Amino acid sequence: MSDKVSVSYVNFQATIYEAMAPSQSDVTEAELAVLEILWERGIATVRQIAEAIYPQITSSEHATVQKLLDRLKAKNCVDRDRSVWPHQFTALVQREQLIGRRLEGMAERLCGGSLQPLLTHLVRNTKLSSQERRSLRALLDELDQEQTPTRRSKRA
Amino acid sequence: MSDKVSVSYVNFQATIYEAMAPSQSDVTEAELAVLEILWERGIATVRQIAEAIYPQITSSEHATVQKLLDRLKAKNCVDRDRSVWPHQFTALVQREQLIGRRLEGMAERLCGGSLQPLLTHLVRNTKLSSQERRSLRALLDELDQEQTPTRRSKRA
DNA sequence: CGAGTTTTATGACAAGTTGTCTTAGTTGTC
DNA sequence: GACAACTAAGACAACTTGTCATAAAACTCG
Repeated sequence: MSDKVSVSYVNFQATIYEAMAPSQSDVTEAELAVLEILWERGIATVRQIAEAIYPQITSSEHATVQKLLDRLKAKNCVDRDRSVWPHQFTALVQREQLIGRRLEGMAERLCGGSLQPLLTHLVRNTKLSSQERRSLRALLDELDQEQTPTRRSKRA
Repeated sequence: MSDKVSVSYVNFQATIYEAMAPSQSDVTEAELAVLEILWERGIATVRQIAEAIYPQITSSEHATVQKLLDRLKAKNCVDRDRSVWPHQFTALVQREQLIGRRLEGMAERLCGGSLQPLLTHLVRNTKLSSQERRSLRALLDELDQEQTPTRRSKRA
């Protein structure tokens, strides 16, 4: 039984675009679910997190959460307090930061690195109520203040 | 040689979060590279795209682009004109739409579906020049006009 | 027409990712 | 010291993704 051919595959994956960053450093779905719990509770044990996620925890699910926390740790997204028992976990990355990272990643791939287009898109396509537009303008005013600290005689 | 155990794995993948949409409907990196070319040129053949992407095209690379186009077609992101030969491809999805989709996906997972937080984040954390703030305000004014068409006696 | 080239169609594959699970070792409690 | 809970580490199925091989189809041109 002679086999057909012996293919030798070389040069796999990713020559079509630049060498791309250290692979996948972003938080996955399941990991995010874990992070959500930590954001909610501030601090929690493996068990507490598992209980919050699964209807009922078997040892498997417990281990799953453990593994997810391991990976989050490796990504520097959580901290683990080994001085207590069972270990306590806290989030090292906040939702805001995650949002920021993803927006930047998106800008990187889709807008040549500039966040401006995303902003414009959102203002254009999010149906803003006049209320929301107002508060946005307020925010812009705030920024004006900050960047132009004292506009000479700063009178109220 | 008796093997250790015969594990029977059940219930794989994704019980930690809701059943998630039809898998991965988003455009991948290499696919994006192809789309970029189509955005640039408007219309192109497989060969033209391959030439634009790779320094020199072997039959493999040609086939790769072909495959990417197939997948893009399956995702309804490109159209293929079979009436000419070789077939011509055009983008069915524009960069803007892709941006929109991703922003929505992001809002879905990170902000309970609301785009508002993304917008706020961008306004807060993107260092906007006063120039940019100005044009943003202008954009908001525009939206005001649109949504409040005639404000009763519209006097200049 | 028919040889030769280009194009299309399709299937396969290596690597990597991701959520899950098993197993064994460790630590704590009663 | 036994029993339970916890930790550590590895393995695995299913899937994704960029790449490649191959054969069939379409076209070109002498």
